[in-house]
Amino acid sequence: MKYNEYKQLDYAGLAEEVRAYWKQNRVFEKSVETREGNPTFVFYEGPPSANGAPGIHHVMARAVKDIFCRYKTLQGFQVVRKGGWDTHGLPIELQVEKELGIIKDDIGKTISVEEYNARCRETVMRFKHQWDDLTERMGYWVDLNNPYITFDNQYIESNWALLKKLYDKGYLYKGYTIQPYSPSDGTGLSSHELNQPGCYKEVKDTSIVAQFKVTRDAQSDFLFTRPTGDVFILAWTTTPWTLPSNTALAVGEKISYVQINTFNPYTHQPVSVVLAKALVGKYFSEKNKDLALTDYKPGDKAIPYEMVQEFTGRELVGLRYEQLMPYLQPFYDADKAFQVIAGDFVTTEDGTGVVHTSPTFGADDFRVAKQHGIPALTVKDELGNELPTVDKRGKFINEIGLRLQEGVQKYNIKTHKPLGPDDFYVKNYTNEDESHPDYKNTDVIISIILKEENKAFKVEKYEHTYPHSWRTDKPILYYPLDAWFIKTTAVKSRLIELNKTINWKPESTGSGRFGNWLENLVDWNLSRSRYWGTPLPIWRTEDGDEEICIGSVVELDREIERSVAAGVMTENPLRKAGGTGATAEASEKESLLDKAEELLKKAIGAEDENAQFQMGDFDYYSFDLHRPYVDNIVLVSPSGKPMKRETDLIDVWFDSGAMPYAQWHYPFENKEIFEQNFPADFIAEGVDQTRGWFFTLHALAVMLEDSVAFKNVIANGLVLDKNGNKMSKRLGNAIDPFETIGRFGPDATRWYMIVNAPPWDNLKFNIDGITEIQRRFFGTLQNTYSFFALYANLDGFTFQEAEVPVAQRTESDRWIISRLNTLVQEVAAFFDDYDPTKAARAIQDFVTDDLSNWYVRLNRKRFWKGELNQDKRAAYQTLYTCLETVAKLASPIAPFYMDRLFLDLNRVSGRSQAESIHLEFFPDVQQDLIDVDLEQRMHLAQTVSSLVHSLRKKQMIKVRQPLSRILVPILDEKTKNQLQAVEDLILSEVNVKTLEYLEDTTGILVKKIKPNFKRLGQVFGPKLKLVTAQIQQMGQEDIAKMEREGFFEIPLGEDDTTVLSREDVEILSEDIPGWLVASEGSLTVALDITITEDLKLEGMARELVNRLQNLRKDSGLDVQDKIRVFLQEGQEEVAAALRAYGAYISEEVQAVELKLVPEISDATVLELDEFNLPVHLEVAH
RNA sequence: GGGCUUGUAGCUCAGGUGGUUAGAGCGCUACACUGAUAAUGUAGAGGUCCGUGGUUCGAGUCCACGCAGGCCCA
Repeated sequence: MKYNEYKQLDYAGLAEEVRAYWKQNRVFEKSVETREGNPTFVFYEGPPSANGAPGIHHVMARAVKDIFCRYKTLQGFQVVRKGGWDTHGLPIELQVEKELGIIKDDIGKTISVEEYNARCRETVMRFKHQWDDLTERMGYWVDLNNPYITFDNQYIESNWALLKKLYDKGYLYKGYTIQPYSPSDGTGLSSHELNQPGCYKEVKDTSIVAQFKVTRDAQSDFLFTRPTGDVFILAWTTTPWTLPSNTALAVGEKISYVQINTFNPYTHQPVSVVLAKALVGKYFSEKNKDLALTDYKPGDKAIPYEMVQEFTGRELVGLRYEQLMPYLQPFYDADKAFQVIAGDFVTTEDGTGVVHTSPTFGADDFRVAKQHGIPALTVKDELGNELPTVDKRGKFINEIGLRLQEGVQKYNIKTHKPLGPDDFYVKNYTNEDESHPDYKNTDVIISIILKEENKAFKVEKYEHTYPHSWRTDKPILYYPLDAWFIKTTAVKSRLIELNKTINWKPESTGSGRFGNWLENLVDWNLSRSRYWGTPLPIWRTEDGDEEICIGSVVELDREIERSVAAGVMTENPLRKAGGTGATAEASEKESLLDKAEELLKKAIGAEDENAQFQMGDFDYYSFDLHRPYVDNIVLVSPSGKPMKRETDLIDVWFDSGAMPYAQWHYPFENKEIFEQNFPADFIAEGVDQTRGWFFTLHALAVMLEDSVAFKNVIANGLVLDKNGNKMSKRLGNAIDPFETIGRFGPDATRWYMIVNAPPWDNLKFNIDGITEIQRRFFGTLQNTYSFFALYANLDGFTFQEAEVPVAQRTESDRWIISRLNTLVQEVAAFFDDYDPTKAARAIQDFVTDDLSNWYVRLNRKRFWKGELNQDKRAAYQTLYTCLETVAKLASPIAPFYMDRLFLDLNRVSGRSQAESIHLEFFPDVQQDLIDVDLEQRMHLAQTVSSLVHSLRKKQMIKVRQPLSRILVPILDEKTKNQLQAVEDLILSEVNVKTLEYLEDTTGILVKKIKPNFKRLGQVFGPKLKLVTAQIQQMGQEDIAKMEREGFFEIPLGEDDTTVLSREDVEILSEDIPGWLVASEGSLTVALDITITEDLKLEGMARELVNRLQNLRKDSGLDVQDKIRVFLQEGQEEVAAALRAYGAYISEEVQAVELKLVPEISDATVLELDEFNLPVHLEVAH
């Protein structure tokens, strides 16, 4: 049996062949099966969405996942990899809407929800085959045959079970969140709708800088040192209608603020105001700076001011102030209201650097208020529901309207019509005639009242862009809308605590991005008002007094039965074939009628009359838990009232965060499997998932299991184009993964992506980089293999014999084996640390530098010369072991190529029973074979050789010309011993006869002395410069004295001295007078370049060998062919060389005859340096 | 605006705990070598280590403030 030899390797074709081999031999399946019973390594696949084509970045992300799963398999772990699909969500809905040319509003009107969802279901898997294809082509091993699918009824049922568990724990509640809302059409708007062209309009609104009166207490006392009048904090708003519901003021902690004494421009009363220092110029004119406060008379145009003090926002945090418009009081947490808090969104771009906060009408406001426990200003309706101060039509509630009406009367405000308490719309939603001379909108009325009451510091028109409804063109409001939340804040500290146990790669994503997110956690808003998603399983009575959270299909069935019995529903759709929208597969399935019959029998047979439907009794394909079917189900409350489902869908991130449970239809089935596969040992996704999947996995695991969901995580970066720009189809810089893999094969593509940058850095993807990897790494490795295969085949080396004991192998064999074991150790450590890049780099450096460029180069002759003796066998065995081990180490990253390499080797040797490298085991480190000294001295040999090469180069003496000796000055005994051990290697590598050591007793070495800065710096500190100068002044004699005596005294300053010890300096030899020297670090090499007559002849012999070898090759001779050689007489040099080295030449070129002849027919002319030589060469038979 | 992250040769990247002459590969130039040859060796050119301050005897490395790119969030 022969080792496969390849003329030219087609990497992409090779991968396809290996892929077919894997498929045929079920290698992936076996890689899991053969590990049955072993410890498991749990991996979770973050589900991709198949509604778009996969991109090159998916190759990157999936390569990372694949590498560690394969690595752990090699280590003997069983790694079950269940694939999955993310199938719900807005992107799919938007895509369908785009394709159908409809908008969300049309759903339920021009298209039924049923049709719409059917369309989504169909769209979502549109690119599945492309994904599957890429998965296989790139060699990502994941179980595609039994994936979890998030729209599956069983998956949804699992979600429901989890939701119910959260509900029962009190973690699921209905609250509100601030969203864009259009009173003119009575509906919320999505951010997508808000981004429609024309929605943002340029409008002029009334803006107010309001004065919030500071309450004097211990903390605020520093503001009352010398104020004139009351102390106020100035806060700016462009929505004065939100002022009655103000409950806090936000400042920036790091922003500088000032206190200024001045006069209110409307009431002319003395006031002392606080605002951001950077914005003083906006309200106070520089030219009034010098006016005296005492000179001010009410009505003066120029208002004097005086800066009292400056401080940071941090000092304001916690201050209390009086409610600006005390019309209503918060009915909970009232003691927390009306204080200054820190807000990270506060800027000094405009306004006063203080932001008026109204938790019911601003998203930021809502968030910071929540974080600081500030209450919102709301009222309770007759049912006890919390309502904001503005109703859903955009009008102030009666309580506020009455007070505004009072204000209008009290301050004699002229309006275009008499205003009742029900007339205060916050925007013009009633189409009032704005051109009426006395028309005043609510904002204006509020500003007049505030001016009168000495609460407004500045009122002006402000032009800005403001969003409007795309239907009615009326302004929208940011308004609290109902939503269901998961109370993640309840477990915040536990989330943070457990996060600290997760190994994040990179660490900063875990502690920084993710950690900060947890620190600023708000409750998880689950609600989505869409159609294609997991429905929220909560049914409620209209008054909200009674509700039920459904946790399973069985439970739903039971409740429907109750509802049917109560006459609320007429039939149970779950028990009717096709009742709730049977999917296509359903018709092919067993009819539920049969099922029902069976159940009936069961029920009759059962003793328990109340025998219930049980899990497993349902045909999950005969109904559909999606909208609209689930909305048609009306349940009945304990008190007999109908309960309708809350129409919300849940956030799709819940779907994916639930995958550890729902992928197994847990808790309904597979309890054991779930328990064995939770939590994950490892997951990997893009860093953009930090607040997505990483968070939802973590949150659900902590809330449901009080555990992490994953122990190790790689958050990988983006794949950018070669210029560092984001790839996009629009820009045309997107890379097609199929094309790339088709051209370069998956191995080089994967290797490039991994070796080039750590996964968590962004990758600048450059096709040229793959070419380079292919040439440099795969090409070199393949060359090495080819070299091995060529000679192993000639010699019939099959590695059947016993291994030559390592101790009996050559220095270079033992060296490469030592390096190999060091490599195994390093690679394992890097993989264990989830750092594939360092692993790949280590392997690559080993292959190109150590194995190919040093070991093989140095040992070529051993492979092609002579019989298959023990030395040759040792060489083959060594190289074989290196190749096989490298294949194993690299197989997680380049799975196809390495398997082929392994199989090509193993096919002949049969050393392994495994059908594939991926069924093999990761090599053990053989510590006893690692010889650090040996590695060091080989490094020394490489350095010396390099120095000699460089000297030859300078003298233009070719390597083929032998030289007589190298001289190395020896400064310490160890170096000498090290060098002696590798002497032969060096001499043959650089073609020199002897290596001599120059012990420094003669004094002919010129030495150099350098301070040991690290040591001296610690001792002398600031005086180091003096010491350095003194050391540099030391002459050859001083250095010799120091070496002799071990210390040296130097002057230090005026009349101080210090004694330097041998360790304080570094002494190296720099030059040998009269020799050609080169040095690197502390190593110096001198070369004797005298070419004697004999050396010259030997050089000539080598020249002849070289030319004849070339001729053999050019003539197309086989390596083992014997030849006869005839040379033209006439060159004395040639004749002399032949006399002296004829035997050597004959052996090298495998000549059975080599002689000079007077006449040559059929001659080829060899070109030598100084003459041409006609020769004739023929094969000897 | 906030959080995180990156910035070192034309390109891609290394540069524990500070130590004085900042490296590798590719690319470029020149030369050499040639039973691995679409390989290899040697040498050369190529650097305000993003900027500005600071700490220190000494900063690519530590600190502060910026600038530019990226991601996420507002």
